[in-house]
Amino acid sequence: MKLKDLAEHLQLSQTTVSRALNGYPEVAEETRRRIVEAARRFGYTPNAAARRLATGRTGSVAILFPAERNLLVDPHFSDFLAGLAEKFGEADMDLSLKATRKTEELDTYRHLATMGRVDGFIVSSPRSHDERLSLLAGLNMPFAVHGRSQDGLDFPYFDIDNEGAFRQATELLLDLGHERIALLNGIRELNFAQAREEGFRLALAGRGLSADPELIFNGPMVEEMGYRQTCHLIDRPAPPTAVLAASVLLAFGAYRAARDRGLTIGRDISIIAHDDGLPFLKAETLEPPLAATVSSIRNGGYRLAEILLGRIAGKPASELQEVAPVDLVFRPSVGSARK
Amino acid sequence: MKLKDLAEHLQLSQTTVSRALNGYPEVAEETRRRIVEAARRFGYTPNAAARRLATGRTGSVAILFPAERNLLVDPHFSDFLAGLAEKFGEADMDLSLKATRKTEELDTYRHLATMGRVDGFIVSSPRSHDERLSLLAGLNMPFAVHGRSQDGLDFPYFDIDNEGAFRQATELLLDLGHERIALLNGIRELNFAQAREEGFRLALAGRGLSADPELIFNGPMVEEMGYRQTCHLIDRPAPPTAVLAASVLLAFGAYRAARDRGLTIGRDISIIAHDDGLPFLKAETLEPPLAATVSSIRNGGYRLAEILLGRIAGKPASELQEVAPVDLVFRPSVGSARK
DNA sequence: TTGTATGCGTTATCAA
DNA sequence: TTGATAACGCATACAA
Repeated sequence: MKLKDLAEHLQLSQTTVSRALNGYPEVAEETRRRIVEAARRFGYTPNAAARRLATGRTGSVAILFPAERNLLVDPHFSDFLAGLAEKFGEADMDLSLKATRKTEELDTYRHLATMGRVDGFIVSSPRSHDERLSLLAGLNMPFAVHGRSQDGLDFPYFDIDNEGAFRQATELLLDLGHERIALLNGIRELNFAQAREEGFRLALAGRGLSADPELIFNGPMVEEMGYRQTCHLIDRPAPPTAVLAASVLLAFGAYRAARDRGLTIGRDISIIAHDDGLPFLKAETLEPPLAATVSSIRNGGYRLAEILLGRIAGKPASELQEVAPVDLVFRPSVGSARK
Repeated sequence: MKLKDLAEHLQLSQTTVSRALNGYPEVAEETRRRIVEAARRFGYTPNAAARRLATGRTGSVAILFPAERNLLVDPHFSDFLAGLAEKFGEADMDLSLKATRKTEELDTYRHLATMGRVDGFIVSSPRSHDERLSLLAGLNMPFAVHGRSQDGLDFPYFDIDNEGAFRQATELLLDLGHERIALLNGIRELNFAQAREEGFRLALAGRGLSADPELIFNGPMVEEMGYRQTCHLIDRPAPPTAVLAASVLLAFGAYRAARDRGLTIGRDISIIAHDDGLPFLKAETLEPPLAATVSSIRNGGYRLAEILLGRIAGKPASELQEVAPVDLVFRPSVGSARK
């Protein structure tokens, strides 16, 4: 059943029927009622392709991810994706998932944009200097970024206060008397990792200390990495008394390392992490409960979807930039530095 | 730039240009050359919505997943998704990810289908009796299933030989003298879990044994579950001498339990699992290396995408049904039963 | 081998 | 408040 059929059945023009169904104001209430009723009765649904062609809007957004380094196995990414899918589902928009080789990534953005296959893009894991952002800005394509960059571009984004979070966490450790503090961080190129390191450094500088490069690690945020790096740290001549981890997964590995080495967490070594709220690995249920700066990455996906929708609806970038504050939750995995 | 502009520039009709670009045979080679060259030079790309409307094909497929139970955190699902995304990307098709509440799931299928927003669906994790399948068959919508059901419907699918795999693995254990064998399985409602249990039972029956219901567990395939269930098993009066796990994640938990209880894996207790080829958790690098039936779930996603594309292209279901055999790889996590 | 004309199912413009 | 009609940009049946 198409619009024409419905209109003929109702003895009305397509125009009127279309207007009634799309909620335009200039339709008599009685008429609208009849139309809506009939549409429901016949199970009429507008054809998506036709509507797209007529309106110029596709009702779909895309997110690209590198095919090689399988980002989908990263629970942070997956959970973020879940947040996106939830909001876009509510808005009845399609979220299209694109695996692309690194070398073809920019071409894929161009391809999808010039074919008019999407209304916008979600960009995740921005690097400090990220060519995707200038490309999309140049293509005049709506996009929204999960995080920020340092390219000086003005674009819609959702980010958390990574610098503030890590400054706070570091200050807590300093207040407890820790001075040799290690940082287990994400991959160096990613902007959020740099922001976190910056927060770490600022806190130290505030006490007249400076970061020891040998206590800073960058790498994938997986358990294995947390384990290996923490073992390495503990085996040093002067091991750190506290570890600050960029993810609960890393902290989980650090817990394993500490246990292996016979250290009591919270007493012999303090551990604190940033908690993205991964549903299967909760900071509060570790043993001992893990102190953390918390912020749900899934919720971040949800909010970023709203932001992209706002952008597509024409809002200016300046109204679509959000930095969520991060709370610090104290738990027994941190204690005062041992003398 | 649109088709019309390009045609005018070339002094040709839209028809000819369209035909040349879409690879129709009835175009003079010389003409085609000119057209292709000009298209490239002007960066012409056909508009997706217009093409959709004209051809009736959307160039997009969807996969739905339950919003509550966040399936995206399941690495099996994510890896499967990666395989899908790879193949659909190659075919330049959009893979649309839909989070939907369980109660609205069937409505969402209907909604997307009647709006003509997709050319087909990927259905994952079928239950033994699954109403999604009959719904989609009734809607006359192409779909392809990751696994099978027991509804007696004829549809395209990709599955692995779950029954055969678990029969083989069980037989191996029996050959090594094990008689009290535990099964750590997935959720009971899912068809693949039933097939695995069936294989397990068949192997036992072949030796005149029957499965002990107290040694069969169903639940989510996560490390925690493997750990808890194996602890429980070991603490029994007559603990099993071997454990058969439906996933390396479960086996990983079983390893932890065995270590906690001071058992040596491969000697005091044998462990074997099905290995979906998750990239971050390899059976061969566990300590000791884990014996397993192997089959890449990511590759399954890739194959299933091909199958759905075949269905959309009009192939009959009977040509699109594939059951991949599963190899058994022997490794030191299994040994002969202790007397 | 090329071109003409029409259809695809909406939404948007303009007039009544 | 409603309706006729023109886009939207492409593909394709039919004609030449």
